[in-house]
Amino acid sequence: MAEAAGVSIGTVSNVLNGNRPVRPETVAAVEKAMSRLGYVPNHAATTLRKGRSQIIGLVVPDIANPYFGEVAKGAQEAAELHSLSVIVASAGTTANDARQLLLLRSRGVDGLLYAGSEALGENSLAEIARHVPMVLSGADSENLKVDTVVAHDQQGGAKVAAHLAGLGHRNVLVLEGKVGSWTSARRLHGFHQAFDKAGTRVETMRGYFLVEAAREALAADLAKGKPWYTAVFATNDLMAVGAIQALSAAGYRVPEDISVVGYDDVLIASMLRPALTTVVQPARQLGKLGAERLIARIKGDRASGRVRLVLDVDLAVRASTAPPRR
Amino acid sequence: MAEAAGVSIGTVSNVLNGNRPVRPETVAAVEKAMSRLGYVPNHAATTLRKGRSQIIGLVVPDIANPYFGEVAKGAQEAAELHSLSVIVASAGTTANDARQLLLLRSRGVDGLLYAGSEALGENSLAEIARHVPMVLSGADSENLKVDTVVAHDQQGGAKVAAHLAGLGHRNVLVLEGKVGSWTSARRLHGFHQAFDKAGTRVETMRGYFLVEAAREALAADLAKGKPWYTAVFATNDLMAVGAIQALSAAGYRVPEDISVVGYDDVLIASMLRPALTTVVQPARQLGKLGAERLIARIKGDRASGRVRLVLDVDLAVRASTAPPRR
DNA sequence: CCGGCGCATTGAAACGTTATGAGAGATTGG
DNA sequence: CCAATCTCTCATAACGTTTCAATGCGCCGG
Repeated sequence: MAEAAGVSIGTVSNVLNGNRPVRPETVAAVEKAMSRLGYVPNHAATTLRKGRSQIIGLVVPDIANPYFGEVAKGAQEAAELHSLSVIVASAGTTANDARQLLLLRSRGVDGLLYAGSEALGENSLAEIARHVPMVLSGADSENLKVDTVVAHDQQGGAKVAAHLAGLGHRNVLVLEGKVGSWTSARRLHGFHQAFDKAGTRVETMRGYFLVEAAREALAADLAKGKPWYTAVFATNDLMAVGAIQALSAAGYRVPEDISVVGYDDVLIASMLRPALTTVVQPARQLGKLGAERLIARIKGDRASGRVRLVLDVDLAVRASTAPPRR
Repeated sequence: MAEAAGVSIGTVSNVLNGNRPVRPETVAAVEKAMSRLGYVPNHAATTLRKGRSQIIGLVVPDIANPYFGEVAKGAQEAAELHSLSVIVASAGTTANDARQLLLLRSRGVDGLLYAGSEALGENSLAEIARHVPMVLSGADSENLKVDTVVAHDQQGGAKVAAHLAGLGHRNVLVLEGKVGSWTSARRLHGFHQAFDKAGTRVETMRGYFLVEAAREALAADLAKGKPWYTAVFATNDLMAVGAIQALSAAGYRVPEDISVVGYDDVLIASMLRPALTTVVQPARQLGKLGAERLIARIKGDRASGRVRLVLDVDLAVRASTAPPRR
């Protein structure tokens, strides 16, 4: 290509990168040749030479899940500002997470953003983090010495508690998602801390994290007789949907008879009738801030110790909650 | 790294690629050294040398949109089978599409999968397709000489028509999405072809493609008096949601009084009460088959002419449709 | 008129891999 | 026992950039 413009390849490089001054006429000649030939620099060669690929890898459990779509979008927004590209790897299964991370590493990414499950062995993560900058987005780890961006799950639980208590509820049924998930454990911990006091009653049903299972579990419970609770708190929106369906089917009105609160604020939450009161997960922010942290590390911030960013969450109060019946 | 194993770098290459036979003991030694050092091959160097990056680029308008999340997932599934990675570029705006495509090209992708808007100028696409294999997924183009994988929109419209006609409906209100979109035009064309006959009445309201706008437009219409139609066909699910909300608010029951049909089968469709009858878009298949076509092209299928794959769509009959009131 | 200086450009080395011709032993057939 | 063959390994040239020392050239001050 260089020859087409009548200059040396080094000069072309200077035109492209501006590392050395180039005479305006020369610049013009080079640019003309470039556009004439439809030339684009070979990224692989640049990467090889510079040792940086300008690509960051993002590992998510499932890119088809809207939540992770948001995370990916946030990460991309941040990356774009620094002219980086994002390779998204959708793991599928947890076991696959490690493989995907490794694959990305061999692809020569400059850094890794991990938004996967907390269940992945910390050893594998640590091993990889030794070789390439890594940041956790949405996941969390006590032991891993890695920057982390997470939502304030406890706060979310606490806000739900405050809202329900403020409306006058004292008896709440909790539907807990995936058992063993630290995330939902933190949410519940926050809830209990803020809600439990003399004269209140809270009980938890565990293990239901999709619409159908939650619907059937609650329906079974309702079949036993008049419920003791005036509100249901589901640790994710899908379970809340199931709960509303079960309650309606059993003849209870939401929110007049029983209030329902969800968690996540997935797209559907605001479209339901009644629109769902729920905690807004800052998914896009999680991705964006995670990527920014990662980029800071890549750009050589070895100074600061482990950074742990905790994002505040908000409660979107909609139509599915109301004061309890007297 | 090679030295650590006591062999030449060429031998390491042979161990990795199996291009030449290597003595078992040598293989063992190399592998031992590799794992001891945590060595991974430098992808950039491989790409530079081989001239193939093992990466395909996917351009979508918005990765946070669940539909495109599905497309991305399908593409990844296909890519993984051939040990390719996918870089997902989320354009944001149509104007950005071309820029993203260019960016990906300079990243040295082996091929491009374009799932973007049909509105992007065909010239820019053609220009890029001249340099790197490209396939259209979900988009379509009459003039562009490029492989294409699309859903059979006409068929979808026709299936809706057949379903409603079969139930006995003869008067249908259509809510048309984004005006000027070829996609919704094809859907409507299919609908009319199959539905229109003596004694039927179909009218179209245009320009509403989100929940709120559809809800308000329909509410305004209902306020005028008893509706002349017994069914509403929305060319996407979000408008269908809005329609159901407007109908309920106005005191009409779905489906007893008025039936509603959507299009797309987004996640929410099955969670609504009543669950929405809608056309299932094979989003994941679109991504998967598009990627497969692209990979075939990359692997050197220059033989066949332009391939155009049209995927059948299905109607998911749920609870939002019923025979009209007599 | 000449030495020195600054500017624009060049040439060559290096990045880590793959492909390939050639070499070193070991094995076989005559 | 030697030549031919086979098996494995090595050394080296690319791939397309960036980097940097070196070069050429015009211009200034002395």
